[in-house]
Amino acid sequence: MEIEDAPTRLRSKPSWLLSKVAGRAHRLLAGAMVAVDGRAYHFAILAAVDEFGPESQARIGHRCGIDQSDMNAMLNELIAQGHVRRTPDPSDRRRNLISLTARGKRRLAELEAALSTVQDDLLAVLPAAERKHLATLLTRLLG
Amino acid sequence: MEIEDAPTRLRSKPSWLLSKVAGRAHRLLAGAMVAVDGRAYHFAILAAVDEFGPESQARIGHRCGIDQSDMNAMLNELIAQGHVRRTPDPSDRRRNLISLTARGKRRLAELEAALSTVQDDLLAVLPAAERKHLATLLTRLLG
DNA sequence: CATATGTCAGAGATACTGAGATAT
DNA sequence: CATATCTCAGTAGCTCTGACATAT
Repeated sequence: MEIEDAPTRLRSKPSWLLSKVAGRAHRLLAGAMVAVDGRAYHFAILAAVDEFGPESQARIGHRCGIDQSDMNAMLNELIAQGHVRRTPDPSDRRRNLISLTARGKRRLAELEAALSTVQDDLLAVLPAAERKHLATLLTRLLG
Repeated sequence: MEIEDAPTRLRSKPSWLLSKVAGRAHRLLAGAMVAVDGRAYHFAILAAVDEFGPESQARIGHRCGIDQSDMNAMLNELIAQGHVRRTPDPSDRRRNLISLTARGKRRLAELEAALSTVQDDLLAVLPAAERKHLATLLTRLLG
């Protein structure tokens, strides 16, 4: 798909530009994650647990924008890989506390390296100042 | 999901920001399209046929970034609704020429109105100059 | 023979819905 | 009783793959 061949009315819709750029990001991401047998969701969860310490599944899901149903499945995978632990919260027995293992800490670094390469590939055509501006604009749209 | 609650490492990844903003755009878009019983793909196809005149399915698909397999399904819908016609191309009998009906022209205007509202909702927090800059940055990433 | 087009069936990953069990 | 958490099963829309027939 060459963008200059697209109809003007389509090219001028930010929602269309966003979905196409996000699609490219997704393909780069998927390729990088397959290469390390991981998932973008794994990185998000590990990053949250590393930064904020043990929290409930629901809290981590809210932080990362991951549905509770999917959180459960992702955690099953991360636990099977020995990257996090699931332990009952003594202060509220509805909850599980998710905590990072030493192995999970190393896994986080590994996934982050792969993710950083993806960002560079995705933004290759933009100088640093423009990359920052793009991040600022997108962040404001999420605020 | 409150972005300020997300882990720093996640918040700082443009690919993550893109997927979240694109997700919001997608939800707004899906809602708007359901309201008029349409699809984003329908708009793309109608816009292409309106701007460039009758072309083959493959050509329209390349223009809009729509897979041929999906093009076929979308055209079946648009034809059932009387918005486009599918006629054999006399100069190359592998091809179908897709052309817009009078009804399709009106449908295009209807879908465009719905889409324009979505853009405004999506970008509400940004002043006009920033919206333009965002579109420029995204377009360069697709170039 | 190699390539392009259109058609069809189906896979795969993502996001979401609904229901049930348990606990607050 | 109302709400929150976790788990599980299943749905929906989108993207893509593979196969086939037909035409260039």
